[in-house]
Amino acid sequence: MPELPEVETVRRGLAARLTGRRITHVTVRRPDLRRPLPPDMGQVLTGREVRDFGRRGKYLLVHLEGGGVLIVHLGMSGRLSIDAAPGGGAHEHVVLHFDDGAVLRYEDHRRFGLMDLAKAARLEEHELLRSMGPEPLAPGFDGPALARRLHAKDTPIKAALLDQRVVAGLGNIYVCEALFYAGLSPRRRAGSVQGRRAERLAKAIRHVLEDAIAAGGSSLRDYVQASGELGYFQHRFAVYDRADLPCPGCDCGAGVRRIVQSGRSTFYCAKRQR
DNA sequence: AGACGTACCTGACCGC
DNA sequence: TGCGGTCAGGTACGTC
Repeated sequence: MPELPEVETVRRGLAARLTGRRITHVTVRRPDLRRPLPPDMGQVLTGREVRDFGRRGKYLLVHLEGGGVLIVHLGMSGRLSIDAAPGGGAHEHVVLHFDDGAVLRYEDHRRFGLMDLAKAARLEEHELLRSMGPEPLAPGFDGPALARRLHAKDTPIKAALLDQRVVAGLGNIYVCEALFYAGLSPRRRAGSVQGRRAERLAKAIRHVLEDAIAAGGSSLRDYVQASGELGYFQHRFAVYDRADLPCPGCDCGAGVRRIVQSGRSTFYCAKRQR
């Protein structure tokens, strides 16, 4: 599920419901996610008040009283839901209970997600975060900043944008979408995206992310209430998962093309993306 | 140093 | 109905 917009949607939902709440009990049903949960996680979290929910790329950052931070990554299939009935079955791996009765459930059937603990004062130096590229929605992210990151890169622009060291938070879907709106072929050499092309791409990245967050935001209430749904598939994609269908305003007839790059599906319009 | 393929894990879906 | 193959929103590792 989770690329930057989904994590941001989750962050907002959790912040609205759980900021200032105290964790009273932690249940770990399966500690073996992508890497083992910190053995002392339950002990560290129990009794702590949640001060704030942050995000870095696709990582959710739960800031705790006392300067501790719980880092959460949802992997491919991780979900967080509040106050939902237990529905994850064998895939509900961690449950946090709060002092007002709220229950936060983490489920992840593929177990590609992870959790770790860090200190707020040294968060940027944490191994999971220290190599990450710029936040695409932060003020400093623009054409020149992106161009510098892509400079001299020999790899296709599709692969470069999936690299979290280049830009934080993009995944397969939003890379496809951003390249479409920028009019750039996913096969283009990353290093050739400079100047006005980089400007267009930076704008397109911001546009697709903001748009998706707005769409996620519209389903935020549902998410918080019960269902755990993110409204993810309610989002209308221009090219992603639309092989052989027309892209918006497409007049080329051939429709959206699906290719495979570094083992992953890429969707694009060969006429409008160069 | 950096790029690629592959592995991790489970479920959904499709064709036979 | 059951089986095998393929695919899935992410990342890390080994290998060249």
